[in-house]
Amino acid sequence: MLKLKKLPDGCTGRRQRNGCDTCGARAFSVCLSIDDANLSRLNALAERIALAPGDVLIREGDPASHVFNISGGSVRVYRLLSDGRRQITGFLFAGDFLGLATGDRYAFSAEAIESGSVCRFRKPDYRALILTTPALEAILLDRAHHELAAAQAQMLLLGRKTAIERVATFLRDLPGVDPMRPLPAGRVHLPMTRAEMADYLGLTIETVSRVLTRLKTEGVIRLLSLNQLEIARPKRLEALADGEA
Amino acid sequence: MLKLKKLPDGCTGRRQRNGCDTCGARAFSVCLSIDDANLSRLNALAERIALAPGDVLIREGDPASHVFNISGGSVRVYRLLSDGRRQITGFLFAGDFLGLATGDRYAFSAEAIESGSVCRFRKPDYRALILTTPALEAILLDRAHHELAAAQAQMLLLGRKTAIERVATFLRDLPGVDPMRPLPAGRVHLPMTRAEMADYLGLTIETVSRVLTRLKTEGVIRLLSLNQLEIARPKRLEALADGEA
DNA sequence: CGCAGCCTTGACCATTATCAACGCTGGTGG
DNA sequence: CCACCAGCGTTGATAATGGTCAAGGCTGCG
Repeated sequence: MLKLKKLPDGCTGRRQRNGCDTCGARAFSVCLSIDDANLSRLNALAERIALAPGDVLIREGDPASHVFNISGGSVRVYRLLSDGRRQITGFLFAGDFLGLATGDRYAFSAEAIESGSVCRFRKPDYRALILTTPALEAILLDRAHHELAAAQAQMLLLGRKTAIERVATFLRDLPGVDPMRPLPAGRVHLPMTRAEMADYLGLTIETVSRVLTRLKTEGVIRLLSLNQLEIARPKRLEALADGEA
Repeated sequence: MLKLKKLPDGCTGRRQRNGCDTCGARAFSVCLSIDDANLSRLNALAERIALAPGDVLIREGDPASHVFNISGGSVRVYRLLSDGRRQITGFLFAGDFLGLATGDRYAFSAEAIESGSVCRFRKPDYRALILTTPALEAILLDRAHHELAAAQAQMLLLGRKTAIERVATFLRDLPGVDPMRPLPAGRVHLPMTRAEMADYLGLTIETVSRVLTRLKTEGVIRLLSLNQLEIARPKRLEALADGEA
């Protein structure tokens, strides 16, 4: 089943706090109704694929043959330099699209972090569909613009924020990005490893680890386990994220 | 007159090498023909505005009342932290759009670098237009995806490249971004100051200056004036940009 | 129980930022 | 016409943030 999240105005793409009604998540970001006929036509073309951790969805440089929509789980999207340095450009969750750009080669790689599943469409099917479904195109345009805003926010982080500010921003923005995993307020789930956080934030593993320890020591967060933490002082975290401390 | 550049497949947005036929620039990135009726309807709604250096087009947080299309000159787009740290997220040139994101507030600021001009549309006019012009929507979606790819490349630069690699990448990608300013091959025009280069590359003015001096000393570039330089060893620049040296 | 993989912590180092001085250049006014 | 000034750029000395290298600890799985 294809899922479409409608982004609230002023939100920065995959950063929205809430999920999708029919995805089993919470209010305010509701499934957008393209009409049922089109939706079922769309789903008829979809190939459902289960994902195990580490599964490759897209490899940079491969022919751009498919478009994906994440149904569940989490995915890392990244670019590499020739010597292996990696920049993770985003984490994707249920409802997110992947591989929409034109161009005959993918410009990035994408791999599953957790087990989950995706809908896959062949590019020609996708193109045909979009030509006959202006509503879908409008949704995608809207989403693309929100992703662009999120990308700009990430550039600000990478270009101008300190290590603490980066980690604080990350922890502040992470709650609620996964509509499939509703958590109690202040609770954050980290499906990714420290290495992935580091490659997303433009830091090293060691720096991420040190900053988390420091945030814990200062009572801003509580580490419940490696992949689960609690925000003890949200105001303080917010201030740190915006460089106001 | 509104200008629309068609992006070549596989190109990363505003990085394309060539301009627009009717913009007075070179081949391969040609003006896309949405039909004449729509184009003139579009132009009828446009307000033409002349720009002087430093003129503010958009201020972060202001109501998002307009959409812009650059006719000529260059524009810097940036985000600020509360203490004044600035990240320039992009430079825009003739043909580029500005302010397309939905949301009732702008999430970034934009100012003219050089004198030039823009077409300005009121948001409701733009929305109405797009509803009745699927071709335009398709173009914008395509452009948005290319900008997204460019944004990912910039994240790789900001998160993982060294100072030299950043400057080399910048100099490699800059030729040809301005369709209104065709230059001899290997010649690069820098409309922006060192401070703007620094804020785009996530560096300081001093580091940019030092790196340029070093590239000059090593014979990779020649500085013709503060705003004009020549790439003496393009292969070497390319290698530096991709971190292969 | 033991091992592998991930995480944390510590000591040290390097890249780049910061602070400061000086130089160039273009515009203005004496 | 020349001198001065403001703004921008360069260069140098020093400092600090975050990276690198290394050792040890935890945890979950076989």
